Amino acid sequence: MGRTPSTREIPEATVARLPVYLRALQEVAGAELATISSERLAEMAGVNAAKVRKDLSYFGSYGTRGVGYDVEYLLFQIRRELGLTHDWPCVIAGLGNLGQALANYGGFQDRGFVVAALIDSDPAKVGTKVNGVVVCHVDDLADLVADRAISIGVIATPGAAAQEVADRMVAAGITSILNFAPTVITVPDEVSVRKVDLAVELQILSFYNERRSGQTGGPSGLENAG
Amino acid sequence: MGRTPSTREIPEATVARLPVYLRALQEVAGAELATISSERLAEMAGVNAAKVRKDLSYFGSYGTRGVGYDVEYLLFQIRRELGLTHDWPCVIAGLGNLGQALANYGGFQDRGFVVAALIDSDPAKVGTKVNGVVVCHVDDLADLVADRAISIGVIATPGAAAQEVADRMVAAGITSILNFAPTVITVPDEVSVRKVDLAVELQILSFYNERRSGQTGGPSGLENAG
DNA sequence: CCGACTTTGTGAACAAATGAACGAGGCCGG
DNA sequence: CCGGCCTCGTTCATTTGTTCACAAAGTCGG
Repeated sequence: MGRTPSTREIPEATVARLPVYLRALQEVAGAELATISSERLAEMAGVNAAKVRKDLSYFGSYGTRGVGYDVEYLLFQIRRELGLTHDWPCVIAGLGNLGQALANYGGFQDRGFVVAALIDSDPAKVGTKVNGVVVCHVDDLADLVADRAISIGVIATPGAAAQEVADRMVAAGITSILNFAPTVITVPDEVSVRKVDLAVELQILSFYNERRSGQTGGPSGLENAG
Repeated sequence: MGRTPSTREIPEATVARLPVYLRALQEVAGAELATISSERLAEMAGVNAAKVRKDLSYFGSYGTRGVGYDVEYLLFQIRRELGLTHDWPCVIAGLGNLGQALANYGGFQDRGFVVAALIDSDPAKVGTKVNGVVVCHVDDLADLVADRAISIGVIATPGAAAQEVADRMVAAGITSILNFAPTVITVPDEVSVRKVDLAVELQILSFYNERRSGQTGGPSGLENAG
């Protein structure tokens, strides 16, 4: 058991919002006053103020009544809670369009996620470099993961290959997977998976769009659904 | 009011799952039997069977008891429900790493989302072609949207530019926005926004990862959280 | 035509998440 | 030191979403 007060169960919905608060706080850090109210933070994060207060209360974070939250302290708390006090080495599998874009994307490194390895099954790609990192063959996955203490895997392969890559990642000891392939992958319970599917997002938008044009006069759609 | 039985309010959570069902159905279409059970569909979509049945029941879709759902008919229903009976022209704003990858990504066109226009604010990029489409200046946005009947905008700019681009899109008449920029954007109520943030996803994974390693013996994380 | 077997559709219990409301606790001006 | 003011932390009612469990409705073999 950790020594932190954070052992209390934190709701999934709250966890998903912490990164958003984090970003907002980073934006005001230094520049503005040293404290921020739940109201202001809520506005920046695009949520309700009561929600912010409740979310933050889960890990016993002290704001000061009448004043607000100390920005620096809150930043520290959220970072600690999210496990961002150290870097996370990641491996990206599949260096097609998307994989390469991800490998080149600065926003990763910025936020403590280091591209520690790249893998692909195409021999033509193996040995080339992307953003300074050598592409290895998928067979070397296990070694790479062990050597470089990688715990996060990003799947950017075509759908057909996703499950196999996921299996290999799990076998290699990876515990968290971010899946961009347009397929549902199955993993053991103790592995976390999150899925990002561009086409799905567009189709959801399409639904509300269609509704709008269909029902004359009845607007309203959805708000920032993350 | 439409003539379909689908005017009943469909829960947001259900809408978000329809594209997943759609994909699963496309996979079995033709190849296997002409019908599919809720159980099988649930397995493919990575959800609970009861959920599938309830979801499908919202738009009065007829399965046949004792048999299952007719794959082709269900495909048609879901497509219609999602407004995928016609193509949707989209505009992508911001042709950095991610924007270019998106423009080149086949999975879009495949599913009825046509990249009808590309825009950027960098004069050096204007006039070049990406995947056969000419990059235009952001000032031409309004004209492009009007000319090409664009209703979906994709923001792939740096965070700092996102809000302004969103404002311009809204002004130009776009009603749905997919936001990849790491910023919360504010739009009028009648515009739908969905946000995809890679760093946020990784940070969520990081949270559960940290938890796992922190609490010896207490595994469990989250399942395919969409 | 009947009875066994499947699988849907849905009512109801349960769980999670939200948002409003308000008391408690702390600052500040006088 | 005190009263007014601000903002957090928490409680509660409501809404939304999930899951179970079972009757209804259909198929199929004989």
